[in-house]
Amino acid sequence: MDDLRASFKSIWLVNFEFIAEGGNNPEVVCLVAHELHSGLVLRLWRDELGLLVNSPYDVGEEVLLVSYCASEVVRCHITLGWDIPSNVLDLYVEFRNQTNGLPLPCGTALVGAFTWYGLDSLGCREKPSVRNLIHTGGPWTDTEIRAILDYCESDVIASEKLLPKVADKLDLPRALLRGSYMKAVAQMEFFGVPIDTKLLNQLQRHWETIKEELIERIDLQYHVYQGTTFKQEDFLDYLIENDIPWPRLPSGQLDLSDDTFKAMAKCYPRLAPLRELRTALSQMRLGQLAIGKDGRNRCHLAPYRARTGRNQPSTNKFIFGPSVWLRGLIKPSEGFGLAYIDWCQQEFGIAAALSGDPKMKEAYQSGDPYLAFAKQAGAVPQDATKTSHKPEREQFKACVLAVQYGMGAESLAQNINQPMYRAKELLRLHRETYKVFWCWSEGAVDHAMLYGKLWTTFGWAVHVDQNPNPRFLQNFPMQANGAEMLRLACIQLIEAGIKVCAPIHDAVLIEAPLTELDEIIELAQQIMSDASAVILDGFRLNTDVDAIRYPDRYSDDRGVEMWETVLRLLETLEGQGND
DNA sequence: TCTATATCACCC
DNA sequence: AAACGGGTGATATAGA
Repeated sequence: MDDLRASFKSIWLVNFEFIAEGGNNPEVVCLVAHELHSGLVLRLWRDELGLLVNSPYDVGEEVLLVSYCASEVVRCHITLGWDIPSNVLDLYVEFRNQTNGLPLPCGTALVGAFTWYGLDSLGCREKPSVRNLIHTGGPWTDTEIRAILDYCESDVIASEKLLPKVADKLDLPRALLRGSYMKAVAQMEFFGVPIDTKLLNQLQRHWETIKEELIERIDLQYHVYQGTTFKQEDFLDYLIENDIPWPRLPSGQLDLSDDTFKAMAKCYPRLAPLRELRTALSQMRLGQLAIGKDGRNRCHLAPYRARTGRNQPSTNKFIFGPSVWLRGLIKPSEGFGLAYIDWCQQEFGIAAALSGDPKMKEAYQSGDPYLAFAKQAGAVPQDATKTSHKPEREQFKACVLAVQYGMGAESLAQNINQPMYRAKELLRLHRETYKVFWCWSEGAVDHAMLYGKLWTTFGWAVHVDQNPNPRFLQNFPMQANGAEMLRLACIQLIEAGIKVCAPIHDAVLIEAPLTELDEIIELAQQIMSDASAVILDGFRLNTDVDAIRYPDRYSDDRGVEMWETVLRLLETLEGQGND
């Protein structure tokens, strides 16, 4: 803690109260900030904040800003038009990193951290009542204003108590890097993803009807739907009437998974339309997307939420959460373009680089690792191509993915619809071709088991419990370093002035004026390549780009069919004007 | 009628 | 005991 104090001219503990609803940016209500060296206290209400051109505290190189969930603080800075702090220490992120993988008795909120470090209760934080008071949106009486400021300050005081505890085990340079990512998160959350709100409104208006129409046409021959819900009981009746035997789960329930449906539809083709209907319906949710008044999708990206350090935004609120066909709603506004840029086979590349396996690296750099693997294993000729040996490539691809997740031969066999011996052979070929990788991977798992901890290049760590899932340990270096790579890229993309709409695990969505789009894509790809080289000690990963230019919309091959079906239905419904 | 659990579907 | 990594969320059914 003394080191930390000595490292900065001033250390500000900061907290805002704000109103954030739907996909809108926060409406700032008040600010409380304490300075550690001087004991200075700031309590500012929103009318006072509105008069400030910049933050009432210095945010330069010699200053540290400390907060629990700093992305929210920084997002308030951006909203107010203030400068973005140079150095950010996020106590939430550091608490997550110090305890990641351990069972937390009280969760990961401020209270949880307090309890974990054995601190006394948080004091006067009548949470629900004051929070409700804030969300009424005012106007507030003088007493209420004091209560809200007190409430806001209680978090600052709590952070002040928490700081020495967190600082105890702090790796400052890396913590500041994580803080930089929280700044990037604030900017991405502020910027958001452009949505075709006109179309979204139409879809929402007709949602129930669209579902009903889809069901009505198909269910005529089955009678297994009541309203829009599939009834197992009715389905059982149908099966009995039609003399169809059906697999059951260990629990005795009918096995209704799509896999089973697929298999059964093969033997009983008349089931196929029902299967398609079930698939379509299961994908239809768009009710809770968080869209701001300006037509942009914004939501909490939940950075460092997953054990691997990945973001974990709500799949309901985030446009990249639901089924891919709904991404057709992503549309740049006039004069703008978007680009979805992702690293090619990121986890395979990371495995190759970190393990130092020469053959794996070579396969990655060939541009088609799956086919290269098949060639290295001697399963296809050297001049084989994606088209000349499609089935082989698919199997070797499935094998690579299986290895990444620690899949066994049985599941792989099922996956590629091949006998066990084929799956076993593929897995054996992987072990034989990539010996160095396997040695490294097993070493990492052993290390985790021995020392109870695993971490990434930049120190995102996970504790290993008494009964760890070995497949998690095996996958962690790839997934967690992938997350590290994405964070670094986001920081640097934004520092280069590129508008980043959203991070998506191994990809980013960026936006630019049409006149500059190509140039900015090139710059972004360079930055992403550099980020991979930093994480992987010089090894570079390639990127793929999908550019979308106004008036086009985002389109994903996997979702085209569903998108078109729904839009056709929508057109007829709009045509009828029955609303 | 409400809640808990199991199961499933989706994303990377 | 199971054996596909990290997740969120919806829904149908069982049980209180």
